[in-house]
Amino acid sequence: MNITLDEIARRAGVSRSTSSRVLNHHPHVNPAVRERVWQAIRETNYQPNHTARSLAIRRSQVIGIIIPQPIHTLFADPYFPLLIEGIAHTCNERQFAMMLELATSTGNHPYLHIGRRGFLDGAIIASAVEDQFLLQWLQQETIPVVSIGRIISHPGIPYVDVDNRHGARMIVEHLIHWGHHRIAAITGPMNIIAGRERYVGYCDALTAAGISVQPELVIEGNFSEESGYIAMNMLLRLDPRPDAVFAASDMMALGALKAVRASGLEVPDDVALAGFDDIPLAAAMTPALTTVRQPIAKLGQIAACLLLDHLLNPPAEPSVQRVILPTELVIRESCHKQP
Amino acid sequence: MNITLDEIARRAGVSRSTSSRVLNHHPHVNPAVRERVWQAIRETNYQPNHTARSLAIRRSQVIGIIIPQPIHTLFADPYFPLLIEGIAHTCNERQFAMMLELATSTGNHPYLHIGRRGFLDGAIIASAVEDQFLLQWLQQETIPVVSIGRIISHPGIPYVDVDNRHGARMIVEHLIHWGHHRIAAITGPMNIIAGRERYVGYCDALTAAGISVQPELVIEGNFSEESGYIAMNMLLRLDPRPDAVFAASDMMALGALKAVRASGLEVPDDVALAGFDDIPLAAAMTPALTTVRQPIAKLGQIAACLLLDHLLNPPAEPSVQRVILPTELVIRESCHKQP
DNA sequence: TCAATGACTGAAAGCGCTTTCACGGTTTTG
DNA sequence: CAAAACCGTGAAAGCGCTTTCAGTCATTGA
Repeated sequence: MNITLDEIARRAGVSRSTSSRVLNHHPHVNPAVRERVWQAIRETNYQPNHTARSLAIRRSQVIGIIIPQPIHTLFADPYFPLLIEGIAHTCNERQFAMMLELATSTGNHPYLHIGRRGFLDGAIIASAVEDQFLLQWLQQETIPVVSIGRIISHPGIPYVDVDNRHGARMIVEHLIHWGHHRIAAITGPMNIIAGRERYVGYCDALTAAGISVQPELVIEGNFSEESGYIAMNMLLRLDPRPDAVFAASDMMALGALKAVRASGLEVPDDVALAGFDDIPLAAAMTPALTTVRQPIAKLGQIAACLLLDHLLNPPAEPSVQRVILPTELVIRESCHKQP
Repeated sequence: MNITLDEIARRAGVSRSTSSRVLNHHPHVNPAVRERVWQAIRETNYQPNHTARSLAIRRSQVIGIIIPQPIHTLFADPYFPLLIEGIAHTCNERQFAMMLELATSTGNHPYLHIGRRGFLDGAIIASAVEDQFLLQWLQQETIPVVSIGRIISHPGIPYVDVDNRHGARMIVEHLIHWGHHRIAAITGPMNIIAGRERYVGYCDALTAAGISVQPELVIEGNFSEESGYIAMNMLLRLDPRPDAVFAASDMMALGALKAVRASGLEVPDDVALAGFDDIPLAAAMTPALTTVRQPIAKLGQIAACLLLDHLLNPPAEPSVQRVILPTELVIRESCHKQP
């Protein structure tokens, strides 16, 4: 049916071994022979069977991208497209392919596939939360793995992450710079590391400015718009009211903005508002949201580099690579009165 | 190194054939033997080698998702996450895995991978535009393919699409219903089918209402915010001004909104504004955008069903499946003065 | 001039699985 | 009670490729 290497060999009048050598650019093949084989390959439009090759060389040239939670629902932004674009960039360069392992709402979880040996050479985990399945799988899996974001419980896993802490600190300092004192925080979930780190950055900034962190000004959200709305309502009931709010995600900032409006106040005149993530929506809001941008595509790109480097030449002595990427303050209109 | 089926067979004291039969739930295996084999499998935590299996059965149980253009950049919305979630839903159900084939800005294009025979059982194309590579690849590829959105030049390819035309018609009728007469359109690119269809739906609505389509009220954009801004500025210069604008994408509607604001006018008081897509931003805008929602996840889900059905039992006589999914009008605040 | 080296090639042994075939032993059927 | 059907099993032949090994020539060095 499909044309095989044997057929190529037959047509070129050589053995299969030689054809294989030509295909893989081995040296020590007679140029004339080489040309005959290429000729046959072109004539027949032959494509090597990747599966057979994988079996023989015991590598698949495929890595997995594991997205355990349906977080695409959580972040209503192009986080994953960008991340994957970054990973793809590196993969394309090195002739690797990407397998997508996605948990869906059916409860089916992706580690099932991964287990099938020989399928994946390595994997990138893009999980925000350390759920039970993830940990369990990490425990027993044998392929190299790198994670987007640190996995607390497994310090041995290489990761690349964004400097959430410093990003949060920067934006809160920006708030302080504009004269705000009573600065509240709507944090992310504390079981997500990004949530915790951004909170810590908030504390850093306050402490550095000699402002004490007041528990009643800190409310835990879950990154969603709704949780931002609810948290902001609680904050508005405080007396005195906070004069600025740092929301640990742009979606929560949006919810907060709506709550402010609903109570007849305005941003930034009555309360300043800062977000985190720089989703497209942030620029589109009125007022445009001051926020922190993360280099998402770069995150993916570097994670893939780490993984592929490891696969292509496994290090002699084991060493855990860690990369922290800087974040960037994006100043728009929501933190201070316009001149 | 890794444990193989032979090892299982040895441990269970049977032949490899029998172990294979147990693994694949064949009937006609002595229950006692069956149990011994499972026992060995559990003990050793054996995982069959997927590559070897694929080679033997000549199927990989993997489908490709082909995203030729870097359109994730174009649509700043969670279109692909949702689409892929839908596809994943179906794939998980039927034990298939998804390979992601993404073109990146490097110019590397994804069809390279696909060609490697035996790698993919089938593919879903999620391409908005019919570029040269796509067509060329379709020409020579032999695996079953289904497309998200119709491919004009290849009527033989099964597809699932959203009823762009009817969606556009509905929303323009909504505009008419609220008393608007001079209704402009900012269309998508005419070389993209969704762009054309939405334009046709706009014409349908006008014609049905006895309003003639006026060329100066129709401006071609490219779905981006910027193009919406530019188009709206042109529209505002018209005399008399249109009293309503249908933008063929929410991003263009956003651009249009900014243009309206910039010229000191307001939506919907001075001009009504309607979008298309219902990206998260649409609900977050002020005023919240009236738009058309497409069942994106469902789109992916059904595309995958079509493909997998075809793979699992190939139809005797060839027939091209076509599915058109309905769109939904989402009425918010941008088309009429609030009561 | 002869041994040693090196270039080129094919046979054959895998990679880890599935599946056909054949065979002995049990049941069923006419 | 013989023939037919069926069950349960292992040997062996693939699936389409890579790679080792050994062998043939043609070169080179001493």
